[in-house]
Amino acid sequence: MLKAAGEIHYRPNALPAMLQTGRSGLIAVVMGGFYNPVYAEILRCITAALKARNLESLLVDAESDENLDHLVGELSRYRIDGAISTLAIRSPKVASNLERLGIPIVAINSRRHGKMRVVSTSNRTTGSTAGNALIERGCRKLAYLAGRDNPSQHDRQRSFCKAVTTRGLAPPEIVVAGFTYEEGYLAASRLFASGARPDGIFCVNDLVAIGAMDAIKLQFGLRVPEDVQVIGCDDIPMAGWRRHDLTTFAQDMEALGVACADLLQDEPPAQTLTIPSQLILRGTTLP
Amino acid sequence: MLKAAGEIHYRPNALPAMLQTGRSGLIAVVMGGFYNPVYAEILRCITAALKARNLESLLVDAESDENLDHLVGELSRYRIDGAISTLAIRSPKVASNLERLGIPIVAINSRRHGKMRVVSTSNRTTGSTAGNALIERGCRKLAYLAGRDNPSQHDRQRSFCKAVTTRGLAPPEIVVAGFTYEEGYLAASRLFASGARPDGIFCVNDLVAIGAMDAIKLQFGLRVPEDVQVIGCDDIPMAGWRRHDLTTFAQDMEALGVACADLLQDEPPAQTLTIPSQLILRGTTLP
DNA sequence: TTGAAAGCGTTACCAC
DNA sequence: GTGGTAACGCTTTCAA
Repeated sequence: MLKAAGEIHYRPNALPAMLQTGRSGLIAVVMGGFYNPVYAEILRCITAALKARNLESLLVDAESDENLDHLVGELSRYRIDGAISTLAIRSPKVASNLERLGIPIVAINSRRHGKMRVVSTSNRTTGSTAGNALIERGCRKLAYLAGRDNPSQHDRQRSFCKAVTTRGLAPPEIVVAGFTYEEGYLAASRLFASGARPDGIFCVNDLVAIGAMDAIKLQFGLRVPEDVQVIGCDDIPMAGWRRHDLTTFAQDMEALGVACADLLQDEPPAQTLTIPSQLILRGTTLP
Repeated sequence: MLKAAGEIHYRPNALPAMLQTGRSGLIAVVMGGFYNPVYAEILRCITAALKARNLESLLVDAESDENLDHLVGELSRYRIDGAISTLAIRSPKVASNLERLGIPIVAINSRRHGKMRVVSTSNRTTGSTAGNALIERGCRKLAYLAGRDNPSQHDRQRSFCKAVTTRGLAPPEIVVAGFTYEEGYLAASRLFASGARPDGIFCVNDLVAIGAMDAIKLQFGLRVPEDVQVIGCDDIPMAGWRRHDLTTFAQDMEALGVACADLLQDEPPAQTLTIPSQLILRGTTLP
């Protein structure tokens, strides 16, 4: 009988159960930055971790965290059991509106607000590791190509700068780039056109790093890593492409997905989980 | 009153309505190939087109179309109103199981099965345009780096070969690569290591093309486009990176997303929509 | 035009 | 245990 039902593709209707129990098994997954391959991987891993728990992903595309409360609020008509945001929540107002929905909220690389849970990549360690790695390889004039308005990029920047000054070097030159290839290219153009000659650059992510390297090599004729060493962050597939061969930081995205799902279902004890990052040495730094 | 409700983030419960009407407003969106940035863009556009129609995307990650019927069948307990697959449906059995769910199914670049609706990128035009573009630029010995088991790649291959032989040249050398950078690299390695010296290569997608170029330049020391001209397909952001500067075919993904949504809601008249592709000339082909 | 009641398909409870 | 019934919160219908 049930076997026959399986054959005929009959599935019991989940709606009455949802109505009755108030639990839907639906999770809103907020995707920011479709432009960055690292987010595709994050999305894949979150979806996989949710599916492993029998939860389904309701995809939300958000340009910024600004109206996240509205976007997720709309979905509350489906009685979603929670939300996971790949976008950091910056606005306390958005955070409190989300909290008012009465469902668990997990945000990646966000500052904590109220009861919000946070999964964070180890940004401070990453920044200082990058600084030390460049200094150990002989860099003396450092630069940082920064993102915009993002707490996790800010943590990386601060710890990078601190590692550099702690070792007695001048503070890194900071150039605000953004998060895209094009912005990385333009930022490096500005940096080198200004007459600065850093010998080591840490970039907010791989896209910016690759953009910066294209400017450095193609526009200024400098060699990487002989003249300038470059480190990125994320270890997107393109970082491993032979043409780029970018030294960068990898995170275990599957662990990140699982951490998000864990945090969504767990009770208060741990409200923050940190995913370690690992320096992947490639050809844009000296051996 | 309603205003106050808005402030307090109350949303009417959609479940009873779903229960009553049998319509949920939920669409299963099947994502294959998270590895390829073109799919991220497709996913974004599909989600946007659905949202514009007040439909929500239930994300399904599928490695292949093999068990698509099961994955989507599971979701039928949510009484989804339809499904859109970025994965081509190859198996007639899977197709008929999906059809049995009684909801509209749209597949991208798939062969038609039963009542399934299909959105297709203009693969045949793309193949012949690529062939003609290479020949017009002086190529005489052509090659095609192929994908695997995919109807749309097969269409491109056939029309490319036909365009080449029609103009009196020898049939292109076919090398089965796959769909990734690494497979493109290895395929080009095999091709040139075998002693073949094509002067024009059309690749199943941009990832394969970029991988192939890395092998061509770094492993064999050949120049692109002087020694070998290369054309890819998809116009992913990396194709526009200065280091790659890849000539390729662009599709209007927003139109593709809208076409999927249209086909999902429309009645029989048109069961196939085609999205035109446009040749983007860059530096891997001669002027 | 407005209001009341039936019904959607499960879960969950409470008698038996 | 087991079986019957209320309840979930809307839409829809039918009556007033």
